[in-house]
Amino acid sequence: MSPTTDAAASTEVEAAETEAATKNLVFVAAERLFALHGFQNVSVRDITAAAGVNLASVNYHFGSKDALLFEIFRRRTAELNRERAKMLHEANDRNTGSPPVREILAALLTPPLRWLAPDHERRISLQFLIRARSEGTDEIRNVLKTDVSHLRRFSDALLRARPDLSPEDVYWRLHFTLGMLHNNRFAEFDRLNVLSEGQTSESDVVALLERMLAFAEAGFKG
Amino acid sequence: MSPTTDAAASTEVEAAETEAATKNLVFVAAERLFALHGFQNVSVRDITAAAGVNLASVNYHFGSKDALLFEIFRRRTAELNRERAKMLHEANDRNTGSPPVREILAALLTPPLRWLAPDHERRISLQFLIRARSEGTDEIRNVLKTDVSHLRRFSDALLRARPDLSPEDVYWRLHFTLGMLHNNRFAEFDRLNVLSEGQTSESDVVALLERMLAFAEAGFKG
DNA sequence: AGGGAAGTCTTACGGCCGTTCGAATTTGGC
DNA sequence: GCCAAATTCGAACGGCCGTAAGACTTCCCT
Repeated sequence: MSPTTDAAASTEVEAAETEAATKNLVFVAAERLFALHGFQNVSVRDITAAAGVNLASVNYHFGSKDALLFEIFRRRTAELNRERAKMLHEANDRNTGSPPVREILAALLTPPLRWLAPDHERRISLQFLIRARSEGTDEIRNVLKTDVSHLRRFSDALLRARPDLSPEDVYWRLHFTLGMLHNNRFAEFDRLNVLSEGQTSESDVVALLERMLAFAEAGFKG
Repeated sequence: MSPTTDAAASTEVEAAETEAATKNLVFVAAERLFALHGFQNVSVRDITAAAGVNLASVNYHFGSKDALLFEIFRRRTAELNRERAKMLHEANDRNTGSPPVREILAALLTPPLRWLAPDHERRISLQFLIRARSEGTDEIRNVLKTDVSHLRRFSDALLRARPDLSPEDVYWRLHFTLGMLHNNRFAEFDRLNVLSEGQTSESDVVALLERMLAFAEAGFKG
């Protein structure tokens, strides 16, 4: 890398990415292993061996195995929420008044579905997030339960798009929609690949997004 | 218990229930602990302590901790599938030709939602099944992936009800519907209880079933 | 009453786990 | 080139885990 490239990168990339290489090696290896095998089934020794670093690195750089899991969860959640919020914001700008239901749901579902593309940089991150959501620590589950500010933006938008619905209606239908999304575990990724023989995998994800959007939008229409 | 009661019970209840009391104590305690805390977070010592039996009981009666998990999974899955199949059968009898989509989906969703009722005998079993589905052993996941004969009955019925849809359409919409169902984890049970203040919990589950049915049916209408 | 099978109990083995400590090494400012 | 701070390293500690072996008890059938 040339010095100019380094300089440009260091201004764009967040601080965490420019820290000690070891910390990042641990972060990336842990994310992958947690996503593939689950938190409880991956030991600190597995992580440090995969990362090619010393056993003590996890505790030195992150404090504990639990704290490592939480930091990965926090960063990836923030990234995903940022993309969703951006799409929702763009939908607001595109429409006078309130965006239609479909565009709100698209802002919610498109970012994670994009991450799901087989060659996407964040594919493993989404698998990690889905796993962490159900298998994570109590701390993670508490964050998911208490910090609903992000989802509120979407439920509020949906309420504006469908003022005839009660808040309870919107809440449950949003919950159902997220259930459709979060159920996309490994078995389904495989199924996705099986169904895709012959097609480009890219278009498969697009087709899946279209299916989900159509199903959820119809669910909201009722 | 009177002898007559015992005799009557022993003819109705399946053999497993009349076996050594210890085996059942282990089975029930393990199911509860697995459902509440997850497979990896519950030790054999936790189970035997909760059941009030000896440590060696798990390995004596079930062979191993993994085998115990699998046996619970197998029995509860069979029970749930039996109820679903029965409802689907009744729907077939009720209608000449093919039952409408809503009745097919009702046969799929009503049994687990019934189990979800706060005072239902199988409430903890459903929580166990939902957990085992995502956190279980490789063996369990293989069963879920390979043994699709049960779900085939429903996809076939849906195809008959909606011959205009392609098998892929039916498969994905069925998958989405199950995602809605399987996403009903603990956080949502709590949410269910919070929303229910003042009402009977019984009617809450009925209301949730109605919401899910309406959403899924609309998704299939599209 | 006796004897064999079935079940229960105590105890402990081997192993992997997360974490820690002190020494060795590298890094960065002067 | 030097010193202090930051990082890496090897090694080990205490602990909990699943499982097994063997002695002991209970039950049932003849």
